[in-house]
Amino acid sequence: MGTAQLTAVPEPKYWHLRTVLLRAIDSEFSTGQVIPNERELAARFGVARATLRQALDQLEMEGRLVRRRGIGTLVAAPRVGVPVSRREEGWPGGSREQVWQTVDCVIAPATEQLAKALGVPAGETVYTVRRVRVAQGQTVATESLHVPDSALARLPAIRLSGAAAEGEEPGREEQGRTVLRRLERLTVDGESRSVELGVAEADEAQLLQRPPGTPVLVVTTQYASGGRLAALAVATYRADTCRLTFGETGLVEVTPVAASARTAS
Amino acid sequence: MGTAQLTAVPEPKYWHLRTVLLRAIDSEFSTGQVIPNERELAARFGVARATLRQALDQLEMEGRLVRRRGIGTLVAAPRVGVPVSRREEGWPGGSREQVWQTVDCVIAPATEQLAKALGVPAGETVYTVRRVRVAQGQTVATESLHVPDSALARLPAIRLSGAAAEGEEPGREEQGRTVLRRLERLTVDGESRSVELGVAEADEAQLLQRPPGTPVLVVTTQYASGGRLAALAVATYRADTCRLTFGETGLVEVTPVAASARTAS
DNA sequence: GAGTGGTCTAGACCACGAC
DNA sequence: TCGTGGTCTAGACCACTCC
Repeated sequence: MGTAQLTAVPEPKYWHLRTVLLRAIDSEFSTGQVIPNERELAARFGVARATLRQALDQLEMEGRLVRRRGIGTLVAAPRVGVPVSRREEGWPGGSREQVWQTVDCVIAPATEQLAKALGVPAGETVYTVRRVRVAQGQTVATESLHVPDSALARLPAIRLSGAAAEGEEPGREEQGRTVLRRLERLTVDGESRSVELGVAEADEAQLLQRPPGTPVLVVTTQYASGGRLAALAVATYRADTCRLTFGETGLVEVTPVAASARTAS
Repeated sequence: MGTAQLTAVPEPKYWHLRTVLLRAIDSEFSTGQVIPNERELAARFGVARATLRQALDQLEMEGRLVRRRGIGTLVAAPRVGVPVSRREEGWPGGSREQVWQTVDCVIAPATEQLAKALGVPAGETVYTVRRVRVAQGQTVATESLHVPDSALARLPAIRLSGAAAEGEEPGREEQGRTVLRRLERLTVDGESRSVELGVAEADEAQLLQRPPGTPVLVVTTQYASGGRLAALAVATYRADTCRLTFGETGLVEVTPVAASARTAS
């Protein structure tokens, strides 16, 4: 990473800096390596630290850098591909591996907003199961799975096991698993999905081990059963480390594209 | 929007400001309305302008605010849902409406990176068609569709029309349309797709009418034909205004969820 | 020319991790 | 205790839009 002087260009300094830094980390650094600290880089390029940080912000958003307080700035590993399309990935009981882990469950009347999204009357009881998704030893997503009572009511009750069967007070995590077990019996005949950019709220940020305001990919999934909306899942994926993949079952899975393929065009 | 004083809280000022501003624009402002300017807001909340701007940055990334130089900061319209899943949306000739408009076409040997992504030998001729997607009168995406010569070679040649047939030099836009017409004849039997966060490079930014560094959703689609990769499309969607939707054909399309549904949980 | 957001500066202090 | 990134300040000037 040389001591490049910034030539007078019409583009902003921070953008030019980003380009220079990007070229440097591509050619002179490898995954996990720490790059020089912000004060040093700012001095080296002859800019204020705030300007340098603007460039680092971009590269961090692109998933090329990871900044750790007290440690330094590291070259990030390539984003991990996370399958979100196939039904088994999101629906309880479908996946062999344990990709989703139940964290919590709250039972509460639906707020006006939530009721509208679920297509049920406001105030109806809604089970909200909170789950986290772990990939390669790291939490990559959190999810709130909202299930209106009326959807569960169409299912036969199941036997409770363990502590709950013995009349003890079930934990919230245990309650969540019970709801999920009941959902396993529900046949899903359709799912509609959308993806948009958002920022992590306080609770999500904590679960994702990131500061509040971190960019996330918000995946909203509507599960339909018998022509009705049976459940609504809102999942937030870490945008810095995740690449969401939407495969079609039974099709050829071609080789993954390098993250930087688009700069090659 | 009152003159709220910031209480001493463990969370950063800019994050608290975001929450206060979000509540204000939800309750006191409507779409398209201008909110007070940055210097006034900073004074009103007793913070530096840079701190206030951090909060506005968040809200802009969430698609809640739009900032226009020389004009002011406006409350943004809700994000538009953009279908990206169905085959007809991306593949040439499939869609009745003209959602994609050809802009340019370059014919060049594949760079090492691009060749690797396409699964062809480096240096093979690759047609790259540049298109833009227009929704509701606004450019919401740009795309580079890369087609290796070997994929086109498996198709019968088609008659050229208009200027090209008369031996004149075809424009690059015309070349692009010719490639697209040939692609219409190719039967696609599979597509694999991924979505990740990126930033708009200079050329993309210009087409999207946004400054460089703007967050975009990068949709990479691999089209397979006869078990081979026939084309690679890299599309960048404006993250501020777009919500990508992935519908499954033949399924119930349930009501869209409000953009702020996740804050209701 | 007046007003807006966009960029940039040169500092300061804090929170966190390693030693 | 030291070095790191995270936050915040109080200014400055520029680019753009509108009148």
